[in-house]
Amino acid sequence: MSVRTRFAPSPTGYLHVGGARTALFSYLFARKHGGQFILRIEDTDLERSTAESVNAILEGMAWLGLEYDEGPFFQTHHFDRYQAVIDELLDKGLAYRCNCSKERLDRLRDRQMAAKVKPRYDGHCRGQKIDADEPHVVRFSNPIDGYVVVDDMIRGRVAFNNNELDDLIIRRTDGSPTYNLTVVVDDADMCITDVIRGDDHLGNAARQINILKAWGKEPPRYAHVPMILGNDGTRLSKRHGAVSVIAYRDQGYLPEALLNYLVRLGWSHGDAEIFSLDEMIQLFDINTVNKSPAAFNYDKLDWLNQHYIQHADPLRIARLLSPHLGQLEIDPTTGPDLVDVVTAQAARAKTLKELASISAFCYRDFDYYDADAAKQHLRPVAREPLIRLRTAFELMALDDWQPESLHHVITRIADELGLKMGKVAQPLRVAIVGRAASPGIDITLQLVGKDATLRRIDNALNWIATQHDNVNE
RNA sequence: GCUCCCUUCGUCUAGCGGUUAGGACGCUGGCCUCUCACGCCGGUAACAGGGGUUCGAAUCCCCUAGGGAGCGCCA
Repeated sequence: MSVRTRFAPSPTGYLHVGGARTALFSYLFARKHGGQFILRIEDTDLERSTAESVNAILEGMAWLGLEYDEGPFFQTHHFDRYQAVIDELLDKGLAYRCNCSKERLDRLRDRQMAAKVKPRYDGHCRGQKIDADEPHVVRFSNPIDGYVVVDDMIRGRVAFNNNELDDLIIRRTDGSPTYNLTVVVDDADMCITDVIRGDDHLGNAARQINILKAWGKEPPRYAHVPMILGNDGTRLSKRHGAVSVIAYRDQGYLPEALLNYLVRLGWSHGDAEIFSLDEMIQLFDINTVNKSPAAFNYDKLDWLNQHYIQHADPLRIARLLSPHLGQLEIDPTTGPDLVDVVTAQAARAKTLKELASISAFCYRDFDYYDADAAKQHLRPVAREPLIRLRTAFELMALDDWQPESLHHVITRIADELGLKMGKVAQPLRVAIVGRAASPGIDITLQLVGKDATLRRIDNALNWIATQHDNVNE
């Protein structure tokens, strides 16, 4: 039977990084084994499920490039099927009706807690004849002795004593089916061979195996992956920063960087750090995923993102960068070709957002000088070189406004003044960029263009004048 | 409280009875250099603790400690 995996999120929020990782693992496993990857939306909680969440999940999957072969399927479309299975279990005596009151259940629970035993349903209604017309829930008759073994691809063999598991509700009073039932039915109906999910479901695997066996179905293989922790070692949550994958996109992360980061959380292949999606498919092995939870580390994600920004096709980065410039109210058509900007700046930014920020000077005059840079480089001694540069630049033909000739002009003036390159280039850089950091000065000048260069040199000279005229320096 | 799971540098990890405990991020020293960044070279830093088993234990067993998950008419 060919491999079939699924990602089954509940649409009660965005796609978070933990979910994205289990989706990635499921995707890789299916692709590696020539199988199918299925997306199933578990929307049986009518109260909390929203269409917005469904869209957010779909958007996240699409952005990451985790293409599914089937779906999205919605569990709310399968209610008839669930009811039929519940009725079947009822008919075969594998499930029973229960009309225990909330009060009785609460009392039972309190008594069990007081007696220091695990709270669980006591099977009170087993074997009782409860009329289908009176309010009731349906419970699965869990085996009362023996044990269930979850033969997990990550955790190994984990045994649960059946007396730890109780008779779980599979149909609510309102007639709706519950999670463990719907999962079991869909996994069986969709011929899912391998269930890869968060390890908070390990206990559910035991329950689901029991239902599956009672129903006469072969349980799938399981792999329960450890959760992702925040940088402080506690469960990853909103207070740790972005948890929604779309938030990563909006902050300027590349999907391949996030994916690469996520696959290395709990898994490794020798000393390799960089994996393309194809390499992941080829090398990923669910059996070698670590059992222990991993902490999310933004520094490493940043490093990977910078790596990918630097090595990706500049044309693609340019397209992805455009909206980030838009965020800064910059229209990229008003300045140099974005591809040239990307080529010059790619190694200098950890995110597209940062790339946009450090490239804004190519498109518009900055509002103020970096204080330290101006203090160090825009001093009266810079007047002479700046004036000479301005004069030389003004004489240049537009066709000559190229890195090579610009470089010659700067070195010539440095020579004439008997100054080191840095004494000329740095004041110029601060004058036209506003900061002491930018690509090579010749490239920087080319990107900024002749008009803006002359204008900003004038501005810088004025600035020096206003700062220092009153001071006898 | 009960059940289950986890524990190697700050972080992600390699290791699967004999290693100077390796790599990566971060931090840091240097080189390159017109700045920043990239790149390159070097450094810092770990087997949670205690018992066993063994000639020998990060590796196997037990206990303790710490952490996590589950115990819903949520998924």
